[in-house]
Amino acid sequence: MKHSPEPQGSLATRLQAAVQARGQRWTEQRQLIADVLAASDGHATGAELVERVRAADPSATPSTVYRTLDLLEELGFATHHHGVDGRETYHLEEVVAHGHVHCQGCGAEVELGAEAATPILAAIERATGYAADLDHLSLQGRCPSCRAAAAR
Amino acid sequence: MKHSPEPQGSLATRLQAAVQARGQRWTEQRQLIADVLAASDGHATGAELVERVRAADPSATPSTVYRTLDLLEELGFATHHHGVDGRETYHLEEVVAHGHVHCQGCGAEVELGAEAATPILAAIERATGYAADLDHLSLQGRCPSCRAAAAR
DNA sequence: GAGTCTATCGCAACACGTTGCAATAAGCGA
DNA sequence: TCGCTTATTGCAACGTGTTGCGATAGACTC
Repeated sequence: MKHSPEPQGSLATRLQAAVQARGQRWTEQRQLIADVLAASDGHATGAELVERVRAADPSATPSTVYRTLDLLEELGFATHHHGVDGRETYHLEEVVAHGHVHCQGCGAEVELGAEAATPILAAIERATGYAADLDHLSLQGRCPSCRAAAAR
Repeated sequence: MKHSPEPQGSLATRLQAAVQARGQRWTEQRQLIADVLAASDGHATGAELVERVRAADPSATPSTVYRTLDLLEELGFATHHHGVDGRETYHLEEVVAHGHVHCQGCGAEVELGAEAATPILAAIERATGYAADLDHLSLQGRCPSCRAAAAR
C-alpha cells in the first residue's frame, strides 16, 4: 500500500493531532483504519473497511473498526450515510462534501457535487426551514434513460 | 409505481385482489400483516411490525413478515425507506406519499408533504435529470431552532 | 375425488452493525 | 522507576434483516 508523503501534513498526522488534543490516544490500529479509509477513495461500506483492515491486521476486530470510525466522525474527519440497501457507507471529509443519487431502475449511482446541490439545498430550506446536510443527502429516483425507457 | 388506488373496499380487499390477480395467494398471515401495518398509522420499523404480528400470531416468523412486506411493496401498496439509524421504516401507500426530514441537532423528524416537496423535486430534476422518488426522500439537516441555537 | 404443480411457510444459518464487560496497555505524576 | 488512572482493545452476545431449502398446503386440471 503506497503512502505518498503529503506536503501539507497528511490526513493521519492531522488526525493524530486532533485525537491527542482531546486527551485520547493514537494507536497503530487507528492509523491503519485511517489509511484504509484514505485508500478507499473516500468511499467504502463498513463491512468493506472491516475486511480490508483485517487483511492488513488480522488481530483487529469489527468493534474496533466501527468505534474508530465513530471517532473519526466525531472529530469531523469522516461522515457516513446509509445507502439504498441500508448499509453504511463511510467517506472522508477530505473528499469534498457531496450527496448521492441512486437510480431505482438500473441501479446507477451518481454523485452530487456542491454546485449541483446548491439549488436543491435552497429548495429544501425554503420548504422546510431546515439547513440540509449535503453529506447525508441520499436520493432515489429514476435516471433520464430509465425514464425514457419507461415512457416508451 | 403508477398505482392509483380506488377508494372502494378496504385496503385488505384491494390487496387481496391484487395478489390474486398475479396468481398469488392470499393467506391469513398476509391479511394479518396488512392489518398490522394499517393499524400502525402507516409508520413502523421492520422490527416493530414483526413484534406486533407475532403478538397476534406467535407462529409467524420474521422471514414471513419481511417477505410479505416485500410483496406489498412490489404491488405498490407499501414502501419503505431507511431511517437515520439505518433501520427500515415501512409505510402504507395509502398514506399520501411523503418524505422525511430529520434534525441532526435535536432528533426531531418532520414529514414532508407533496406540496412542500414539489420545488425540491423540481430542483433535483434540474440539477441531475433524475425524477426523484418522494417516498424515498429522507433528508438530514438542522431545524430552525437548532440553527438559531448554534448561531448563538 | 385424485393427482399435480407451485406459492408459501418455518427453520436455520448468515451478514452487518452495536453494545457491555473484563483485560490490557498507554500516559502521567510522584 | 513505580504505581495509578483511564483509554483502548478483544470477545461474546445481541438486534435487525436476508437468504436457502425442504415441507406444507392451496389451487387447478382431469
